[in-house]
Amino acid sequence: MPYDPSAFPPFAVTVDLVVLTVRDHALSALVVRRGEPPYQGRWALPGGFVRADEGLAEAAARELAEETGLRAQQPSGPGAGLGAHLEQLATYGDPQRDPRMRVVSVAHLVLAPDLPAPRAGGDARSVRWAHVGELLGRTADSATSLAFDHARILADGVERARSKIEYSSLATAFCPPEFTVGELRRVYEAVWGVALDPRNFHRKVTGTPGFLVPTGGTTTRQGGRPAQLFRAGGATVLNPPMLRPEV
Amino acid sequence: MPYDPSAFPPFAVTVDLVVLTVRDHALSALVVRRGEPPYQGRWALPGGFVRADEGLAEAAARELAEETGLRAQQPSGPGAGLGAHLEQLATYGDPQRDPRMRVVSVAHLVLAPDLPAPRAGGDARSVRWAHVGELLGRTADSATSLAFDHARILADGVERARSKIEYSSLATAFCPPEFTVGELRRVYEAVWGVALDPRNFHRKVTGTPGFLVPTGGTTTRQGGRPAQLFRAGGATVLNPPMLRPEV
DNA sequence: TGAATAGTGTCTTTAAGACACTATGTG
DNA sequence: CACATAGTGTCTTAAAGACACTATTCA
Repeated sequence: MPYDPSAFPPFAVTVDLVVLTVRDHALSALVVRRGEPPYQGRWALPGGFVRADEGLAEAAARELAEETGLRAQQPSGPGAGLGAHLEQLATYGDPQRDPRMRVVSVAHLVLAPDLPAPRAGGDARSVRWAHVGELLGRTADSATSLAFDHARILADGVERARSKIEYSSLATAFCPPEFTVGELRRVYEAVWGVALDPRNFHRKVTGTPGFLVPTGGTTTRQGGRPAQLFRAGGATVLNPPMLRPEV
Repeated sequence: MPYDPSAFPPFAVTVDLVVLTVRDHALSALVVRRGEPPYQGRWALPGGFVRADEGLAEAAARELAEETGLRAQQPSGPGAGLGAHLEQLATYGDPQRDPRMRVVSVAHLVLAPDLPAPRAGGDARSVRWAHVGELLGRTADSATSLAFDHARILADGVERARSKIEYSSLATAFCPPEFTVGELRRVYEAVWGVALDPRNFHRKVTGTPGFLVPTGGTTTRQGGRPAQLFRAGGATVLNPPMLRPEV
């Protein structure tokens, strides 16, 4: 088959977003309610068409800003500052995944600190945080199960987040700029759904060079003895990794 | 923005393949010579358009068969048997990545045992194995540097393979159906570009339950004392992982 | 005072790193 | 024979698991 650019089947290309955060001790994802068919009234992942002149990560960052006001912090992006972690997740292109036409969706994963209530976009769709446990529960009732193949995409995003905080410092992306060791531990516990030993966890994270940098401040917002505040250090890779306990 | 399926910019969607194998102690990739502009005469990754009615993995498996005759062995595919490991790698969609039009390419990673000489496809393009070290070398001369953004895609695929053999049993995908511990060790050494202690390696792989299953046979094809033959066991995850030595 | 969280230290256990040594084939 | 590769064992070291114990706040 010669490479003939004039004879290709046209596809629609979209980005879908798995936006994760930790709210009240549970891993949660951002979902929007669909206002029109198909799957009208069902919850779905935020997303939209990639424009003709923008890159994939660019489209994902734009959609993220439209839905949440968050500024994406791409690994290599120049705009350093506050914002959420954004990375490509995977691409979904089953011919039947959208009943209307052939759509290939490039899913992206966003890890964000706990935010104020999500703001509805300009199109006034309703938006909310939902615990991933509910969204991925076995009961496939239409009140909670996601539209299209979004349950699969969400599951892949959750699994990516769970495995990536093992060997990277990405768990800090779920934390505010300054946080305590205990707050970071509660992130791991929420994402993995396990309880961790506070003492061994403290030894591990404070003993890993470049992971945490003390800011000098303390806080008592968790109650109990005042805890040191840290910010994320320069290290991105955790070696040896944080071990996820067996279930 | 309402979700209007009639107003989307059309994209071409392709699959590109990073096909890796270990040949004469070096990690090698399959490349094809381009017969037409742009980048005429340059080497590129194999790939092609996704058809209107096929899925992404399906398209990748079809292209792989066309280029090499290999049957893909997808993680969840029903067609168990001999074949190469196939998984999605990442998607590349920079607006400028193809000078002719807007192309989004879903790259796939294939890990294959050392094969007989690749067969040219029906279109008689020339095909060869090249050491990834040469393809990714710093010298950007057009004799070796790849067309389009394929050097970046190849680098991402190599990095995926290097990290994935740490915590999975995927290194066996580079081996024939029956292999020795020494042959498996040479796979790790070629992919990582390091030397491993044969004795500690032997202890590690034979001590990991489900990684290797002895077949009872022995071989002397590597010279020296006859070595036991193994095949890949059912385990897919290595816990604890195989540790990649620091450089 | 009691409850909660923060932080340090100690002992045990797992598994990797660095070897010595033996086994069994080929030229 | 020399030499190559295969395979086992031993000692040391790094780091996780399982705790005990102290520190500092608030109600």
